[in-house]
Amino acid sequence: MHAFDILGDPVRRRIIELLADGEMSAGEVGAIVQREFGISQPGVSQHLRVLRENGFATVRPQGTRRLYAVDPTPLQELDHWLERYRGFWSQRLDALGTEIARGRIRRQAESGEGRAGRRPRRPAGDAGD
Amino acid sequence: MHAFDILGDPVRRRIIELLADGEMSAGEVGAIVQREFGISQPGVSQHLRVLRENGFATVRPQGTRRLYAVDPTPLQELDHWLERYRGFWSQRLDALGTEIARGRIRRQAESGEGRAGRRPRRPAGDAGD
DNA sequence: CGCTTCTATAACCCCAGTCTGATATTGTCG
DNA sequence: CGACAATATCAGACTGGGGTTATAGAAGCG
Repeated sequence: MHAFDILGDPVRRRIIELLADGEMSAGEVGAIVQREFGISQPGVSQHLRVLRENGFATVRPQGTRRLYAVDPTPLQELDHWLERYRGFWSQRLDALGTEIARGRIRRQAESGEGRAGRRPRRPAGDAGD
Repeated sequence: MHAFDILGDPVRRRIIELLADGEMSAGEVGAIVQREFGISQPGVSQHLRVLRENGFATVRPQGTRRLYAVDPTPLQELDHWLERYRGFWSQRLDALGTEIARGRIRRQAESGEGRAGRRPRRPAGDAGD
């Protein structure tokens, strides 16, 4: 399963969000998620398993509990994939800002490329994924 | 379908990557994707439809062709979702760098308190999604 | 006008992924 | 030890997303 697939599920996204605030036991996560999504305990447990097995979460046993925490590694990969597209909206925003500021706020060294859209096409054959 | 679901499919990710280099006709995209993934023309067309209908791509007819281009809006949303987690890896890298610089990578207690990603837990109930 | 090219839609099939109830596993406590 | 609590796993049912073939629709061309 690809990292984007993992985050495709709303329950898993919610779990990640919960863990973002700090460690939580499976039970605590379960209580919230079961209430919010109306799914069973095994359902939650399975989602936790997916997150575990795909590196989105780490577990630490504490007595009979399992404390889950976010592992940011795969999130970082997604962030890296998105990096390529960041120029698209920042360009647009820059352009907008320039319009508004009327010639002030000169973005230095804007890597002189053309505006959003329309860019030189690269010779095909660079997978990158 | 959630934005993350859209990117969960490798064909769609590839299409987005292709369009990142500039406008391309459905046929051009199709030729590459069909070769790389071994799927049919309608298969590609359906993926283009999904991208279209979910705001990842825009179309512009030109004669009998349809020129597709990236629309970064939903990508920006994903980027925004990830923002919340950006602190995680920058923290870790900072910490790691510091440890190394001091020349003493101290193994943190596995079961103890004070792990890297630790943050104060917020009172539950902020969906944000 | 017919013929060809380019692209999209329709109708259908199939399987990966997610749900559920039942049960196993592991740890704590009296 | 036995009961209880917390969590995971199993086995099966169900669903929808993605694939395919066949076909439709629109634009260019001789």
